[in-house]
Formats: sequence, structure tokens, C-alpha cells
Amino acid sequence: MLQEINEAYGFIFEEDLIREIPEVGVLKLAGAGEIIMDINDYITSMPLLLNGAIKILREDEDGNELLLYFLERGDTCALTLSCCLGQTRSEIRAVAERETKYIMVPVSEIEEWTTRYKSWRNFIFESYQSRLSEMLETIDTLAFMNMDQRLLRYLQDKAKINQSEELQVTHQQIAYDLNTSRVVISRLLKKLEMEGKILLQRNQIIVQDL
Amino acid sequence: MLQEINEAYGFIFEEDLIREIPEVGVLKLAGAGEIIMDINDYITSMPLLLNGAIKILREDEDGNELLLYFLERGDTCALTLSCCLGQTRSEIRAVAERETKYIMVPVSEIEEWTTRYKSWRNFIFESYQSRLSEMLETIDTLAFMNMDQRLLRYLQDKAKINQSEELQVTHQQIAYDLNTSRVVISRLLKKLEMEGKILLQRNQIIVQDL
DNA sequence: ACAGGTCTGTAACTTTTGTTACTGCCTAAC
DNA sequence: GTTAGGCAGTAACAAAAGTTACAGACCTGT
Repeated sequence: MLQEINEAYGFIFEEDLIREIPEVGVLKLAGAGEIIMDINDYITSMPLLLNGAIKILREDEDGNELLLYFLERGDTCALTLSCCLGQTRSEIRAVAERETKYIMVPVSEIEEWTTRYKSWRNFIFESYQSRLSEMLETIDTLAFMNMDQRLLRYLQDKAKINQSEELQVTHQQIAYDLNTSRVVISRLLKKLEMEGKILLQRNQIIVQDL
Repeated sequence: MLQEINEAYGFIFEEDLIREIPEVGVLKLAGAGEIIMDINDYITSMPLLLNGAIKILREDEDGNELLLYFLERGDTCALTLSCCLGQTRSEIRAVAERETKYIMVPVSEIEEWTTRYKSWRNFIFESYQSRLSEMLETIDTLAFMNMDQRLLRYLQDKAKINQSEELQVTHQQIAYDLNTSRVVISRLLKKLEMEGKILLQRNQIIVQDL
């Protein structure tokens, strides 16, 4: 465990802090598709990603979903952080994109480390910053892009996060992530295939235009 | 000036900090419509709002605009903060919604106060949090709401921020804020008027359904 | 082989949003 | 008063997105 922490966080955290993490943190494993955290959950600890990937989703009253962004190794979720510190319930759902290993750090340590470790303080600030810019990007795509562009972007992001151009995903699943209908996605995927940007197969999409 | 700082921040900052603010901060005044900060500007200080209101806009490469949220007395802009600390250029445009008074605090003090004043540290954290939730709300409206709902919401927000149900605004201006066309706004405004939710007059909209 | 389920493709249609064009109204400048 | 420019209303059309329906392909378990 210590080795994995070092791999993901060795470059940013002080040695003392690296040693403290496994003492108070709880190591967790999630399989692909598993819900790590759900909307309205009480959150009392925050995740530090060791490997794998997590997708963060938003949902409205009617159950419509929207993918906000992905988390990778070395990331944490500022929205969760915000929940922890503000003592509110989770505003988002976190789902393992694939096999994922992470450490849950309780809120008491989060706050204490903020005063004790400069590297931790910076990490928290940087998390807020990067999450703010991810949210800005999400807003940009929603406000300024059409569905076909959003779709292509989604596929590219997903290829990057899974380190593979061969995506195991159904049209319906994409439709959920982009909050639209399956038929729309099928239609646009066909169009993207015509344009030579992707290749369609059953349960699989190969991204070519990266 | 000290009195105004007290009115807006007296409840949250320590007395020492309140005294320090006017020593290093620069008092500024902006008239309605004035651009306070623009995209790609170098930001080396952050604003503390004393009174008035500021709207924060995002713009894409083609010049399309989108209103992100409003700032009121006692607020600061976490996106600006993020720019300051991260030493990047501004990602947003800030425009005075009406006559607005604010203090610009240089980045050196921002950081120094973070270590010295607990109340300041909390203020910064809370700013990040409230900006994150405003961004989430913006995403919700973009992802889950139709233009007519977005429009009504916009008018209600604007009425609240200006403390008046009588809004001096043109259809074109609304169209810019919501990133759509004037004709669409005119059409939907008529529909809202039919439904008894607003009243239309030249250069003025009266919001009735609050 | 067959039944049942999931996944994809596609047609036909509706609704929403965006675009272009033209009108009349109001107001400020001349 | 006349005129020019900004503003609002509306029609007609185009494009994008959402909906419903159905068919065929594939896969799994029996």
C-alpha cells in the first residue's frame, strides 16, 4: 500500500504525510460499474485515487443523469471535499469506470493535515482549482457545443481515461452519460463513423480520430 | 471605507483583519455595464464586493457568451482566486451588473492572510465551495432545463440580484447571457407573458411569478 | 434448436431551437 | 418635423434533438 501511495503521491506529499496516510486511511477496491458514493450520501471521508478511474455524475429530480468529469490516479474529488468540510450530503454520484483502488481519508485528518502539512494544503487548493476548471469545461461543452461534438469529445475522453481506443460501451450507456436518448446517440455515432472518426462494432467503439 | 467593510464582512472576519484590508486593498468603483475583468487578463488581485452586483461570463472562441452566475456583497470570485494562486490568465469576464463598489486585494496578502487568519482561511474555502455549487447549478440548468425554464430562472435571479422586479433589460441582452438568439427570447418571453408570469414593456420586464 | 433478452439500425414524426427577413414603434439627434 | 438607429413582434423556414415504433442481429441459457 505504501508503495502505491508513493507512486501516486510521492512527488507532491512530504514523507511524513505519506507515512501517515496508511495509518488513518482505509484502502478500498471497487469493480467496474460499482457505485462508490451516491447522491444524498453522508460523506465523512474523501478519496485519494491510487489507480483506476472514477466518473462523477450529476442527477436531477427526474433521474436524468449527466457525466461531469473523470478522476484519475493522483486526483481527489473537490465536490466531495466540499461536502466533507461543509457537512452537507453528496451532490454527486461516483462510479468506478474500471477496477479502481483508492484510500478514504476521514474528515478529521483532512482538516488537521491542512494546518500541519504545506504540501497537503497546496494539494487541497489545487484540487479545488482543477475541479473548477473541469466544471468550466463541462459548462463549455454544454453551452457551446452540439451533440455530435459532445459525443466525439466524450469518446476521446473515455479513450484517454481507459488508456485504450477500444471502448466497451453501449449506445444506451453513452446516452445516459450525455443525458440524451439512445436513438440520438446511435444516429450520431453512425454519422461519426461515416466521417471516419470512429469504427462501430457490437458493444465496442474504436476511436480513430484522437 | 472601513464602515463599508464592516457592513459586508464584519460578521465573518477578525477585527485585525478588517483593519488590515483598507491598508493594502484598493477601493474601486464600477458603473453599470463596465468590464471589471476580462478574459485573458493577468490577475494579480482578487475582489471583495462591498455593494452592488457583478455578473460573471464565459466566452468561447467564436465570441459566444454565457452567464455563469452573479456575485453580491460579501462575495468574492473563486475563479479569480484560482487564477491568482495558479498564476494563470482569467478564464472569465466580470461585468458590473449595476453601480458596484469593491476592494482589490493583492495576491501577496491573500496568501499571507491564509496562514495568519483563521477567518480568512475559512472565507477562502467557503468561496470555493459556494462557487462550486453555483457552477453545479449552472450545469443543471444547461443540462436539464429547456430554454423557457432557463429564461424564467434568469429573470428571477436578475430580479433578486437587483432587488427589483422591474428589470431594465433588452431581449438582445438576455439572448447574449443565455447564449441564444434574440428571436428565441422574444418568442419565449411572449409565452411567459401569456402564462401570466411576467409583464412586457419596452426596455423593461416585470417579473410577477417570484 | 429455440426462447428470451440485449443491442443496434432505421424510419417517421414531433418538439425545440436557431435563422432570416420584414414590419412597425419609439426615441434621440438633426 | 424628419430621419436614423435601436428595439420588439412575428412569420416562415431550417436544423437539431427528442420520441415512438419496429426489425434484425447477436448472445446466453435451456
